[in-house]
Amino acid sequence: MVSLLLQDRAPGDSTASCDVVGAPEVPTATTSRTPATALGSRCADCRFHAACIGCAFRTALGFGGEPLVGYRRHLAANEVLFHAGARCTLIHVVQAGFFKTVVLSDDGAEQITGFQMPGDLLGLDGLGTGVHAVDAIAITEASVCVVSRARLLQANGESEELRQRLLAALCDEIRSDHGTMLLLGCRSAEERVAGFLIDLSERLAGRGYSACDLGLWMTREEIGAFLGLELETVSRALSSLIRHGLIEVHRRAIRITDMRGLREAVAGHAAHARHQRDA
Amino acid sequence: MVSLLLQDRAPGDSTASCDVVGAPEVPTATTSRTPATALGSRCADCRFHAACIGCAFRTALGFGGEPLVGYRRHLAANEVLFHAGARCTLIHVVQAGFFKTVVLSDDGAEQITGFQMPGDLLGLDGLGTGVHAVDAIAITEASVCVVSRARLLQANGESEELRQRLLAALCDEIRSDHGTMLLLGCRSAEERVAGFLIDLSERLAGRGYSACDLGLWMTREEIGAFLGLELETVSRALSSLIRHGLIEVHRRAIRITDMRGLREAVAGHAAHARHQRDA
DNA sequence: CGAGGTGTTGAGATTTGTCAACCTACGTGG
DNA sequence: CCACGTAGGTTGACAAATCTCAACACCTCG
Repeated sequence: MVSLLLQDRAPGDSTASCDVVGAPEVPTATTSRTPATALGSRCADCRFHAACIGCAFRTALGFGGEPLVGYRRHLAANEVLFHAGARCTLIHVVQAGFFKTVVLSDDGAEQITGFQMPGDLLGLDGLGTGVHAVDAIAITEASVCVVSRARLLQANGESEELRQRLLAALCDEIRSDHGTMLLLGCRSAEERVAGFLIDLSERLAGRGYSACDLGLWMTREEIGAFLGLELETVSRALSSLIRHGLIEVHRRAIRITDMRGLREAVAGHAAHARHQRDA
Repeated sequence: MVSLLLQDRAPGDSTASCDVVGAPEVPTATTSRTPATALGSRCADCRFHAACIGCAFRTALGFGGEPLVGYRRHLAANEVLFHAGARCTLIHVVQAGFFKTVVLSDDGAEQITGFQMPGDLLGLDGLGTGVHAVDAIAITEASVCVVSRARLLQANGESEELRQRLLAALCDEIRSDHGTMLLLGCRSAEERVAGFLIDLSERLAGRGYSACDLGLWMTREEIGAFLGLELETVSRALSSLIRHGLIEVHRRAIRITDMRGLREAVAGHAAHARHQRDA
């Protein structure tokens, strides 16, 4: 599963560590960078080329062929991309691997606000103020394409298409958050887990992956921190979905065997009752 | 309380019903409009003039002195401003009164995603796609300043300052949603209600109202629909906060008598324990 | 004065959290 | 190569929080 998602990474990438402009935000021994000049052909090969807000504008803008993306950064699992409160000078596009974004309260409570997969933007919430509002942490080995915030803002003034895309990305984030709030506020534990799987499935399908065979790159604890549940409750909910014949689970791999049933499990008894009534 | 918040409304406004350009989205008998020409001096008098994304740009932009705001619309309590799924052609700035935004799921579950007060923007989530993602409903008598979406997008291309403001507004929305997710995912009922009151207090204070004397313009049921609680639980939580001497409640009016204690009530025992340890 | 909307409180049912035991997979070091 | 430790996952039993249902109080409005 992981190798599938990392397929865009050329072998040996993680050993190429020639730094380019821009100080690393969180320098670590495991971090490495690929310079922009080497990215030229790579960007064109990237499966997200057309969708990528950083790559697609290299010709559209008056940057003399320079892409918005400055360089590509590789991260080990559990490595921090940026911390909440840190200055936001860079915007990232996930190129491979998975991330989580986390808000931490004063008293140590920890809420995961989202999981990001290849093609997703990271750090948009810091675009306005220039200060990050969340921690972003790689939950698998991962790589991101790095865009300077200042450059993105400049380009935002120059390209109508980029403005539309940026606006769309921000609105998507808001919509997605509203969907999560619906899960958190209105759903039982089992419904939340079912909804989480459906959402994951749809997002993966939208990126060309299988809609039924999902890897779960996050632990039960992380799923719980996203859904407002304890890890034991997540585990029980998954077991219940298995018993109902909706999914199969093998450690971190999940297969959705009854998509329709799983969708009904999200809406819960209300939808089930209505379905029976309408039939 | 309500009269305080409606103080910007000149007497008789709700009877002035001279329509201007742009078909009403949801025409009702109680809706009335004030034409842009009559708004000129009114906008300058508005207490949110400097902050208003629609008013402040009348001179900055090359619109020949025309303000972005087209007209002002008045709504009765419980009147719908726009529905989810409807085309988003207008963006609104709350000028007086209070609103709620609601996401509805297929099966009838209803999650309030936010309460909007004077100075807040409404409908930003539809800016990208041109389709509203939430219902917006006035919870008191209210008035909004109306900006054409197309015009706002056009101005977004022309004014660097507007771009910054719009970006800031969108990022604020995302941050605020993340804060709500933290409440929903990590807090007990009493902590959620305390956090809700603190947030309300801060937002009101930021707009020049009292931080301690709040009107609650929403019902217990609406507070519950926002916090993921039943109305009885909200009522019990409020009673508990009263018993602890943190607030006083008189129907819809709330006075915060111990702001520090209320803040500690949000973080819960963890913060309390830490506070004792540090002391 | 009555009706209906709103808010409070109580009692019992249900869901979820908490604590504990146990299991498996995996990596490490002898 | 195997023993061991550790992290992650599952399940059970009980405790705690919240929901549900019900009764009642209060206020507004006609």
